[in-house]
Amino acid sequence: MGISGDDIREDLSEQCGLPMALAEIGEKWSLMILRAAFNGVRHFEEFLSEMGIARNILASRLVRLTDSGILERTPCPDDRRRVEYSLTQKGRDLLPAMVALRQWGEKWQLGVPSNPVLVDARDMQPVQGMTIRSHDDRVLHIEDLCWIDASDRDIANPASRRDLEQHAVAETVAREGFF
Amino acid sequence: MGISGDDIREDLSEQCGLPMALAEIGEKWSLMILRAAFNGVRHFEEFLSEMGIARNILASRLVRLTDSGILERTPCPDDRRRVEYSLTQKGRDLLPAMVALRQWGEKWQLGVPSNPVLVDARDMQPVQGMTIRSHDDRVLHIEDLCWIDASDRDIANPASRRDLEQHAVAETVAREGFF
DNA sequence: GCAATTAAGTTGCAAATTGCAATCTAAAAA
DNA sequence: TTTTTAGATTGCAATTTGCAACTTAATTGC
Repeated sequence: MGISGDDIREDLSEQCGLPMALAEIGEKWSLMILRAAFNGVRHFEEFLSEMGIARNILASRLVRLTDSGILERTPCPDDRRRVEYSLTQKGRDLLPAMVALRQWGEKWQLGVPSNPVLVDARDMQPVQGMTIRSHDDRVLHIEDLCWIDASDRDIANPASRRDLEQHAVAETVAREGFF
Repeated sequence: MGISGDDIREDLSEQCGLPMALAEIGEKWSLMILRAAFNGVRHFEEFLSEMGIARNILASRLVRLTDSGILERTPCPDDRRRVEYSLTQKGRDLLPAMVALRQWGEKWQLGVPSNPVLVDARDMQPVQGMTIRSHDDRVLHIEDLCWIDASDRDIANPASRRDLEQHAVAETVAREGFF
């Protein structure tokens, strides 16, 4: 009647940020709406004309995105018909993921850099390709990575560095997996 | 009868890697399948039991992902019933985007780091949060960024640094947008 | 003040996508 | 030679998406 062992295991396996993220922004149009929001689009009719989305779908997505705190809905004080949708910090925090996706699309589908080009405002040079970095700032490639269990880290944490390494290596051998 | 001016404008506005990327991996389950592939899942029945996906949907997604060169389909030589699906370089290249999404989910939904933890194999320390970097490796935040038109860059490129900056600043003022 | 317009939705219904259960084919195991 | 396994395909139900018309409230033009 309650939660079975399998259910708990299922829940734990979903203790990963990726499925969580997809649950909030994985529907059709959600990321395109956020892209428009990053582009300074703020109003319903403006989203509607900039992208090829249907009215009812846009309305439902805007509700979902504001409900999950990614967009903020503010009625305009000067014109009370209008509503302003703007990115919250949670929404703005999606920029690295969106830039990484865009760069992937540029590299593998477009073949050339997208237009406009994302540049550093200080010197107008294009930003780097998104990379995974170590704590001491080295660029890590897929073969430099491995995954260890959080509880193993917790156990090993106050212990000596040798212990930690032994532990982690054993764990690494055990799972070739990732997320 | 041919392509109208509006069609061309439409096409140019879609000259962005993000819509392109979403066209290939934006459907429901696609990123979850790739996550499983990163986890070492290779076979049909294995995908089926690891995730809660329906057989026909899995079959159709595997076709789409192999057609777009993200997965590779190899019949096993030893057991000719079995088929191995593995990530191509194009597929492995999605890792930064997926890690960025996962970190966003950890920060804003989960509240704690996901398990297992992604670490540098050299010292077993967790990787950094994904950031956007300048060409000279500074971490850039949203307010440090701007977008300039590729053709403007091309024109300004062989010219002096002062020209480039003037040009770019003018462009920046013109558009507050991003992608 | 009153008709026309605008902004942001809502509603009804058609089309496409997803999900489930049963079936199919070829190959391997018992 | 029956049974099992792996990778699908098929038919049908449920959900999601898309389109067009309608609604409501506020603003503008006259």
